[in-house]
Amino acid sequence: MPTGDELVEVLATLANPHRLRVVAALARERNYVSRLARELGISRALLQVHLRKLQAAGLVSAQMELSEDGKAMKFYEVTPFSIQLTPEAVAAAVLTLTTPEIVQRDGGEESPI
Amino acid sequence: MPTGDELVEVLATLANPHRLRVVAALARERNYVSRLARELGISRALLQVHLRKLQAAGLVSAQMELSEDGKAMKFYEVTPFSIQLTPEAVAAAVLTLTTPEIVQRDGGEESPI
DNA sequence: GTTACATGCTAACTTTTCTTTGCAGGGGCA
DNA sequence: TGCCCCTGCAAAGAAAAGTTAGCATGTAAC
Repeated sequence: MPTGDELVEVLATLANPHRLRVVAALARERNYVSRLARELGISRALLQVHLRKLQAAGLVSAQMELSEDGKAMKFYEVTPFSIQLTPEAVAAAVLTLTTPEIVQRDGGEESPI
Repeated sequence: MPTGDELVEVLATLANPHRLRVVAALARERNYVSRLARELGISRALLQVHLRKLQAAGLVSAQMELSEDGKAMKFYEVTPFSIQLTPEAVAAAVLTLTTPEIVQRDGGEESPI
């Protein structure tokens, strides 16, 4: 189970139509950047940004490979993941959130600025 | 199961520490706005914005109630939800995504602007 | 050499989201 | 009446995210 911060990152990463489509496409088959961009109908630059974010969240992985004709190609594939979203799971994740401002309360006093 | 757009909305809504805490707090007990704001250590105005977003995503519900001393209080509570996040689920959700750009047109009406 | 296809990066702009600040009304109670 | 607690909303500024455009590199083929 992911920590609170990791959960936020994963959710933020998946909360985007482009990245959702990337995950869906890579779930069907691994692919390299240029081809994936053509299939999705978006620019390569844009796709690369989204791929970087997906990789940062641990949702996809990449490896460089050389094609038969010697071209360097970067193949991406999905990292298997399974996250159950329920109010209880959220409550559990919140406990591991690193938040500069709020801590546990029980005294009922007001919070300092 | 939510549509692709609904999934994006739910994920975007939950991808925020404040809202995650709100869900966690309401999962423990229903609460009214002012008290919840005090417990979370955030301003009422900020909390209201997040509550509105949570409600728009269908994650919480609200009902106005009158306290014993006649004050109007808005109680919020979590809507039970359960979303399984896997590459396959994402692939399924993508099929129902409405995309402004890839929309199929047949030349019936003209588009404004 | 030129064309085609692969990679990468970043600066700059646009858009969206987040947060604060300020104002509004209503009720209870000393 | 003045004070405290409850609600609500919107403008405006600050911060983050999304997107485009441009340039640079390398290999293969004509």
